[in-house]
Amino acid sequence: MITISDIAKEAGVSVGTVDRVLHKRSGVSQKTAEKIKTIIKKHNFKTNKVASSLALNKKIKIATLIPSHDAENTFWKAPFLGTQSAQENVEKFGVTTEHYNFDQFEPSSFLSAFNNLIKLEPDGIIIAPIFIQETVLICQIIEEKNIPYLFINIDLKGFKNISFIGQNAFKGGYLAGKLMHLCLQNNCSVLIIHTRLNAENHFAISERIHGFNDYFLNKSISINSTIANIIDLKDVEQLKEKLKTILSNNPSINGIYVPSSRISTFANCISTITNKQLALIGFDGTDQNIRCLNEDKVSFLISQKPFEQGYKSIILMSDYLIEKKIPEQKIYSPLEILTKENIKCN
Amino acid sequence: MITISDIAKEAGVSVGTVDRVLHKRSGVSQKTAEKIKTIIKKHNFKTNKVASSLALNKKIKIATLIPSHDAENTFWKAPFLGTQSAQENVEKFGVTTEHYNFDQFEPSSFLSAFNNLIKLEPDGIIIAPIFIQETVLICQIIEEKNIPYLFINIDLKGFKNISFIGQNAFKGGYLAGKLMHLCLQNNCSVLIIHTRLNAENHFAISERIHGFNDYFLNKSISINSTIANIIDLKDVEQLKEKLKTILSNNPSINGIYVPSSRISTFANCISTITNKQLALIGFDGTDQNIRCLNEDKVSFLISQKPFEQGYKSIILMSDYLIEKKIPEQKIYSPLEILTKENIKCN
DNA sequence: TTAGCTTTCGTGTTCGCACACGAAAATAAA
DNA sequence: TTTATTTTCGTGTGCGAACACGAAAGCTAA
Repeated sequence: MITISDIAKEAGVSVGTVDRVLHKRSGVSQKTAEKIKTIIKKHNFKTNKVASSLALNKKIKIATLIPSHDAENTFWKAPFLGTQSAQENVEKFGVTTEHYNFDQFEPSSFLSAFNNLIKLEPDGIIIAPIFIQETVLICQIIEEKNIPYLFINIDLKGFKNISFIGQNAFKGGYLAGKLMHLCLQNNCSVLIIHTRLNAENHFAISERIHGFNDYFLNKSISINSTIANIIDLKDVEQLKEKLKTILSNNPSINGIYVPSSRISTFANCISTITNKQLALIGFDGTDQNIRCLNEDKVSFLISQKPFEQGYKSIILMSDYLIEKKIPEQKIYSPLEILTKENIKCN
Repeated sequence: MITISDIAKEAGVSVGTVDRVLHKRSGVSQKTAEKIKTIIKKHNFKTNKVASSLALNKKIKIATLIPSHDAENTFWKAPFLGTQSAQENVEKFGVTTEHYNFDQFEPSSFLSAFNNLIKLEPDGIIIAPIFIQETVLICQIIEEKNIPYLFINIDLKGFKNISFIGQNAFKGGYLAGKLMHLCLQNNCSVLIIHTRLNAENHFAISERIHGFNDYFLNKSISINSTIANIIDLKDVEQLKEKLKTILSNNPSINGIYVPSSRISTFANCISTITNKQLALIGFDGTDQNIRCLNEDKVSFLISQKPFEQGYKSIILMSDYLIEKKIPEQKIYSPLEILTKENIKCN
């Protein structure tokens, strides 16, 4: 492997001069700079990252601002684990991460977590922008401080985030449509349950409904759909009553589509109130959802590889901070189809 | 971040002594060794990988022995690209890779590629053990030389490979059964096409057929299956004739299952000889297969993330060689379901 | 021609670790 | 006690790159 001093020797200069050219610093005459550049190109020389990061000896701090997870809301566990795993890979290069969590139903917790975060003076921030207005506020502060930030999982428009990592919600819905069609063939009567847990998540969820309907429109397949808005998911008994009413009022329903990550909540209710074989399709491979797949309560889940989202976010940010590598504007996670027969391997 | 010299200072010794303890080298009295060990534990000290790899400055050579790919046989392209991508990540640590390819239908090319490979004196080898007998031969030589090796994609038993990376063929077949059932509902009449390209690949393919049948057995679903052995895939016209004959002799057939990566070959024939809507299910997301998905000639593909297989094989091997990290015996790739609606995102 | 200034470049030190070499201390043999 | 031998440990150098510092060369103006 060729080194800086090899280049220097060949150019008849010292390592310092080569170094100046490599870092585009001033103090090198045009002539020698050109000479060195051609030699670098000729050998396709690249600086040794290991030595470089050792010499720089710089500490980079990346902060994450994502929702906390608990027994009930498990979705954000996987992205968190992903960031941790990535952390282990980049700590060699002097990158440390700090995690700031907030309650995904409480905008004020988002702000207070951010206030703690910003005290750390991080070099880069990874944000799950659950709340639009609050995100506007904090991004103003972040931009003033010239700190790069990227969005994970939720794709808010009109921001100067260096990248977005997450799923294409419309396509996810479209795929859900296909799977539902496959399950029910040409006799689709679907209940779509809109769990508007917080208003800002609305965009992704309505995109998933859009995509779902678009599939049937596109294929000219007739579908009978009923939309239910259910906000309170905590009171199980009440939930059962609601579902029972809906199902008895609409006896033709043979499929349920939940365009959020909470299908398990409904699946567990359904199994106690009817014996009818319903096709249930939802999103995200949370532990509860996977359990429902295993128990045949849910037919398909569409997952977005949340672990990888967390992992990539750290890698992208540290590449950006260390090597100034500009990431792609949007990085879409795959639409992973989960069903009982393939979950154990995924 | 705490360093060796911090530890040394606290223990009242020199860095050399700490270094000896870290590397379990002799020449340290029991007493001081214990003292140093407790201090290391107390601070949860770990050596800085970057500095370490810089100081070691050792060159590790990993060789791969996998089939070549061409316009017709594209499966092995993805694992190859995976190894290349991984190479970029580990070259910082002085790891270089060399690729040796062979003709997957020609055992002798496997041996001659190996003969070239072994001259390199690699520190680790990644093998796609397509040919059993020849693999026995070369692994004897490799083991004599005490070089670690791992198998990719094909899980041969009775070897001392440090790991296997690939798919669980039986489960893949089982999943294919479910998908076929989903497509055809309770009226399954399936043509299973056995493309015995080489005898040794037989195991994985028969496992896939096993798994497929097992699904229907397990669910007590009746299925009418016809098995065809087709060896020559080059003569398209002849192929069409064969298929035409089979289909007209078995007019009930409404699905075709190809437990190899060559479903596109059949899909392209089928579309020219019948207008009947058939459900085609196969394996592996090669370019040709993906094209068939896009053109609605194939319903589902089950992929095994071949890129990741290649990627992981290099990472595992270099972790093993650098850090002596013992990998898991078997690393199963996920059973990825590909269909028209999710390929663009995957 | 020389002092003063700018441009251009080389040297030396640092990052944290690995390891060779040799010195000091401890022990054994005389 | 002295010498020989082993055990135990400290020092110095190098890995490749980054950068501060200062030296040499080139230039301008008196």
